[in-house]
Amino acid sequence: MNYSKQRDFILNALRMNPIHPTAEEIYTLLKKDHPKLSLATVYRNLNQLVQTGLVRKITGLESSDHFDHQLHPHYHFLCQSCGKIYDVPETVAPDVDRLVAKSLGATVTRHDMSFSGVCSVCQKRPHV
Amino acid sequence: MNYSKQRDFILNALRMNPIHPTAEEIYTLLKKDHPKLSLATVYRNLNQLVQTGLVRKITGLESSDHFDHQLHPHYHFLCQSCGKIYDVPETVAPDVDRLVAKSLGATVTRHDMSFSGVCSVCQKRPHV
DNA sequence: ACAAAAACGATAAGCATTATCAATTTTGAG
DNA sequence: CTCAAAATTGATAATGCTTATCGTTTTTGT
Repeated sequence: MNYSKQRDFILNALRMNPIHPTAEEIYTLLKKDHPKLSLATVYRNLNQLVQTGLVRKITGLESSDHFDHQLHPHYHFLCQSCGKIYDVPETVAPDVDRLVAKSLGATVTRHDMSFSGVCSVCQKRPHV
Repeated sequence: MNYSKQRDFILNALRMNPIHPTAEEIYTLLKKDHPKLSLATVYRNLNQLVQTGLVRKITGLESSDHFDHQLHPHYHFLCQSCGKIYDVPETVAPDVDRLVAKSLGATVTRHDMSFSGVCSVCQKRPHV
């Protein structure tokens, strides 16, 4: 894998932004300073970063995938009111893989979990 | 909601088949006996059945959604070797919603979880 | 400095799903 | 039973997100 300016921008954008953006959001964000950037390049590089383990892909929250530069295992919560995505500590479901393995007699290599509801901020203001 | 022959076929197909089929699979299955059936009708009716609570949609396992006639809460495990989908009891992650609610101060209305790995059957035979 | 390999931008294609719409089916009141 | 309103259908176009293609540009190592 060679160096690329664009991949640098993208990884930096992810690290600067705590919002778990989509490919499209990163594209729009970077387009300001780099008008020639292509959406395909964003997707391409995000996939490469995921493959090399520098970035995590968040699937199943919405129709679009989101991306996360935080690598330690954790889950996500989508607020249905404001659309913000919050981090959820992995400790909420300890040992799930082992329990499923035991229950099915299978080898469990992966699990995904995501939550949704109304976040604490949105709960305090009646309707948004 | 009016009665419809097609919706009946579809719900029956789901109840007869324990394989958690996709819309496409239901379509192919029913096409034999009902050659005029349209894929759009399958999608339309599955969505209606999900909305009325007679069927559950399984998202996040694969690129296509799967459908399940079992209504009680449970999770799913996808075998990466044979593609089969197994049911996982909900007891593997007790209280997650409450724990997340506590952790974030949010109201949690929904969570999804899915597993993948190699099932017990596939583990016994070297390579498939 | 330069050729091979990698990455780019622009855009077409792919895949799953939803929307559109004229024709058919279902329903319920008369 | 009849008939018009409402719902549903089949066929297909459109959508949304993502990946593939391809000629051009950038990066890399000798």
